[in-house]
Amino acid sequence: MPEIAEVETVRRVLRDKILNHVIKRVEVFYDGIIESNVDEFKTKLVGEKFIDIHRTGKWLIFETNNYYLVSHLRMEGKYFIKPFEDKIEKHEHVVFYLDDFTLRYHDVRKFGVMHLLNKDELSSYEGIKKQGLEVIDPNLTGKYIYDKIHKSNKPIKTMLLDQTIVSGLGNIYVDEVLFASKILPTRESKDVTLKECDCLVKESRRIIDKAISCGGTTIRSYTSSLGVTGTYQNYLMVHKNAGKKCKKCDTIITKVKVGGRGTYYCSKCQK
DNA sequence: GTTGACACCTGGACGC
DNA sequence: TGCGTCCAGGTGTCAA
Repeated sequence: MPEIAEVETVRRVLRDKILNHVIKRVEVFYDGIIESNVDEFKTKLVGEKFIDIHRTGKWLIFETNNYYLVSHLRMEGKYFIKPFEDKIEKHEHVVFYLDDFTLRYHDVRKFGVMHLLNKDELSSYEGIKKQGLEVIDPNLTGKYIYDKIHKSNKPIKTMLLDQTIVSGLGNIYVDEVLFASKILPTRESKDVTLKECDCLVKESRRIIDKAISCGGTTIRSYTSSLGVTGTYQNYLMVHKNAGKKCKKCDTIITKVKVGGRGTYYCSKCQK
């Protein structure tokens, strides 16, 4: 699924391709993707030029002359650049016709969302307003995480997936960060020490930096888009490795459900 | 206030 | 081969 590394990769690639291009027409084939009024969404964007693309957490923010178009890829959302003449594929739900090519939003499971905001509405948009500090934010510290979690009985994995605490981590990287930090994903958050929170921050930064430099992770549920295929899956230590030997100690990797999420860990390396 | 269950949605894997 | 069932998971909502 797209996590921060995948979203950042999409942002960088899209930025090179669509900046300074003007929207001539917008077609929406599945209204559920658009949180705003669909007719307004289609008409307001005509004539707008993409002037920048930002990212906060897992949100992509397309900036045009007069609006912000915020887009969350959720589970399987992707963007493709295609020529006008290419036929609309089954799962392409929103198509932006630019001056000399099309930008298409593709989403098999239709979980993704888009919202068109006036320039002064971005900071008050609920999805973005409640985001916690980004996992790669230099202001993120172990103390910040510790203060947020140390009274909770919830498993530490559940807390790290909570975007209002730390934004950007998803199921894959949380498993990897917890492995690198030697913390069991099922441990109650109140039992995680300040020192371990420092370690979580350090390992999160290391893993996300590496994942971004690899272009993200490409697994079954998140395949390539925009001609970019991430390679971080080659570095995964536990995620999707159930039944295989731990690369550090040869113990068989265990899979359980934590907060309804498939969770992978090494029972010897993680305590 | 906290926690867990469920809905959204579709394709792939798996068992029979 | 074909069918039915389960699983995948980010996020919002609702009930306990």
